[in-house]
Amino acid sequence: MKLSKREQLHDDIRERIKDTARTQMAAEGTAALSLRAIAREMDVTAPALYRYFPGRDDLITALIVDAFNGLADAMAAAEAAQPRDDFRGRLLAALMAYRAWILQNPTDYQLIYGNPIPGYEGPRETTVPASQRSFEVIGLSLGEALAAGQWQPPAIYSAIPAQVEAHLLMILELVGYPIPPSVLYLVMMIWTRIHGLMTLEIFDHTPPVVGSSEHFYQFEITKLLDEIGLK
Amino acid sequence: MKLSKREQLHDDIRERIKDTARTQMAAEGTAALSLRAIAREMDVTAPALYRYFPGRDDLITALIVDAFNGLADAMAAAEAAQPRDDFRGRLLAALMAYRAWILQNPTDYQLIYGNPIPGYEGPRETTVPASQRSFEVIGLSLGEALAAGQWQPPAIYSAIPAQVEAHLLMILELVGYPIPPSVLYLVMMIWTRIHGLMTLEIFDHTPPVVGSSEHFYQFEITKLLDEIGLK
DNA sequence: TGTACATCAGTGAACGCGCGTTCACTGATGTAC
DNA sequence: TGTACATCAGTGAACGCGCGTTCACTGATGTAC
Repeated sequence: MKLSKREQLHDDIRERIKDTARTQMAAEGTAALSLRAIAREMDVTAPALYRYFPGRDDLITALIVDAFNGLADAMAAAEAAQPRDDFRGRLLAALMAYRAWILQNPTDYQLIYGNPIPGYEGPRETTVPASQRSFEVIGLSLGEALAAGQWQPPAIYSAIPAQVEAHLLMILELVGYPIPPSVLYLVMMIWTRIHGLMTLEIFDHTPPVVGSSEHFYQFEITKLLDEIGLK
Repeated sequence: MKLSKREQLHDDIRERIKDTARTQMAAEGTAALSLRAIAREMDVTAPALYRYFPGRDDLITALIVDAFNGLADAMAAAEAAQPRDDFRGRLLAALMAYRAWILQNPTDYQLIYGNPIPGYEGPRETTVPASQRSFEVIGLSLGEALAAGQWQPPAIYSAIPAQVEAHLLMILELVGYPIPPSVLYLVMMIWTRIHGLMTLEIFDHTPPVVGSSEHFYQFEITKLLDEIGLK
């Protein structure tokens, strides 16, 4: 479907507004996002922005969805660029892309995984599906490795706590992913690992101690892949 | 040193102000903290608060210092309650206390490790020392285990990346802790693990999937202690 | 190809709101004699 | 033990500021003939 000149321009300006919002959040913090400040920066009056977003909360929602998708796209693209039968390489690429994207877009990361913005209540049905895509990349490539008989979760993950296993099974049934609970468990575990590493990195808690956060991350990821038993 | 009745009362009200601030942050988010709202809640006019804090930023600083100390105290107390020669038990107790404190004080945790509050710039010389106390609990008990000949870091931690090792050594020299770089590395690694687990838990990202966050955390911590080689 | 008009991007004034902070003040209270 | 006074907690008005959002409007521009 083709956009008219006017629609095209409209979309472009929507993008410019979001970019300005991101710049502003990067400078002042996610909670300081303000329509008036964006308008000021764009040399336009504040009411003009209402041509593009119904209100402040809709702008925030758009930024959140963009952020989830940006992160997922980056991970998916990196994973897809690896040879299909190199399962360790595929997961490694995804996890490296995760770090790279966060370093390039720290504000977006704070927006989706940091403290909520006061007064903002997002529409769950819009944001939740976008948020899950990143983990599908990890879960599905592990699932393929398993299906290909190239890999198995280490024995200990067959001994996860009963309550947890039961809940994972329920979720898997609900969502319909063709993976066993042990693999979903691993996905959640991987998530907590990389999330901890990156949150402490972007808020500058670990870098002053470890010096090279890149080497720190790589070393931790390597150990993680070994631990999981990916060859 | 004894406090006069007036000084005593002054201190009590300072505490009440901080408690009200914590309640407010819990309800509206850390970034929504406001002197006027606190005053309103306390049935007092806003200027009255200036008898107790020179300004909004000083109140925030006080809350931050309290939070760091609260977390460190909780961990230290739990660790100290274990038999001195049960090194695994000591570390386990500290890590369990870490989770328990965060669940009891999620707002304080967001305040010290989450997104910074727009417009607030804290005095590093006040907050940094308080922030390090939690990790001394971990680092020093591992150090004692090592000194007692009861434990050694697994071999792989002698093979950490050269840049990281060099930096850790520099920090150790600077601060004067009697532990090798491999142990400091483990402290940082443990931190990223528990931080990732707890951040995703309090923001409700993992609980909907794993069901019982308590069992999830315990299982992960058990694996961690095994991995570190603590018996 | 030229023109008339409907569309819609952007303006400027205004609304009601909350914020941190200052200032001169009042009046209760703990303390020193 | 009783009293006089200095101290200081808290008030109320005011400051200048920024916010999101609404409304009636103007004037440029893309589109349909």
